[in-house]
Amino acid sequence: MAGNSELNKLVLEDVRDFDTAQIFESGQCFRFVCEHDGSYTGVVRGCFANISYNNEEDTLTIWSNYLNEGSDALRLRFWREYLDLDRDYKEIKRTLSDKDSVMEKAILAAGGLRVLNQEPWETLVSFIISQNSNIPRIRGCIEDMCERFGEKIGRFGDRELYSFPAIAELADATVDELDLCKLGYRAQYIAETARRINIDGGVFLDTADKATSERAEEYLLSLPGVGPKVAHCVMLFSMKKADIFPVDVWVARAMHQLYGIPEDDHDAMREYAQNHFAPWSGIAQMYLFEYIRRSEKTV
DNA sequence: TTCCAGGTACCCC
DNA sequence: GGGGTACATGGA
Repeated sequence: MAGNSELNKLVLEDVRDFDTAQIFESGQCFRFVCEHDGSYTGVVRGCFANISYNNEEDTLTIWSNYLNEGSDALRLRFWREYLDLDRDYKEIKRTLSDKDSVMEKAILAAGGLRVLNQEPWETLVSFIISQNSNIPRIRGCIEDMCERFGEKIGRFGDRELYSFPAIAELADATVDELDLCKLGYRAQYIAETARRINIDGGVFLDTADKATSERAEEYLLSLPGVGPKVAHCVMLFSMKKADIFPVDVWVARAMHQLYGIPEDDHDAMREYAQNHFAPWSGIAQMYLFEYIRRSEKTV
């Protein structure tokens, strides 16, 4: 993207197994949008960035604002962490490809996927919104919510960028105010969950990557509007639980059609996958999700 | 018009 | 504890 003197530029070398479109359109995050040049712009922990990948030179270029003050070394660490660059996907893909031919094909189709390390609070609210909805509408609701309840943090091109609302902002909002974002029946889930989490300021959420999966799951399931699917997505996408296998309608379709597991038996699907693809079943789930969606689009 | 979308809560047996 | 059903909204 064109240089902007207020922005900081980082260039990361030797980045492989990386595809911006696959990563940001995978449905794991909802706030990155594609620019005309194929780069992606979004907001992470109150910091906005434009990210582009050059697959001939294996370089990643990140233009970001200065909200997270600090040295280039700190910014580097911040983005490497978020983009999961310190995980060896080549090795993971090799391991998973050896499991069966379905997974091998899925990885060939979507080998540039990575699990982002997102902020738990944002991920939780996003996936409560996601239930019984579709990705374009989820994006719209979240963007609307950020404009109404977040803070304006800058501008990139002709795009105004807003932070994701703080816990207290949503905890203080009424259901009617939240419903302005067209959340439908999910508005009261968000309101109640926000109030519940605001009690400890989100301390548990932010330390859940250190907690066991059992403890994290138990906590998440205690929140209104959070069932197994939402809990598992939050664990995988924001709590470093790479072995968790969320089952949604798409993954269920894949597990039924490609692995022959009964259509409605989500528990059996999860159990099979978490054994068969261990310890990377969560990452396997992302390949499958992308693979089945893509195959149905091109039919 | 009807169906479906990264499901969950609630009621009933 | 398993099995149905309502729930808001918008796009196909």
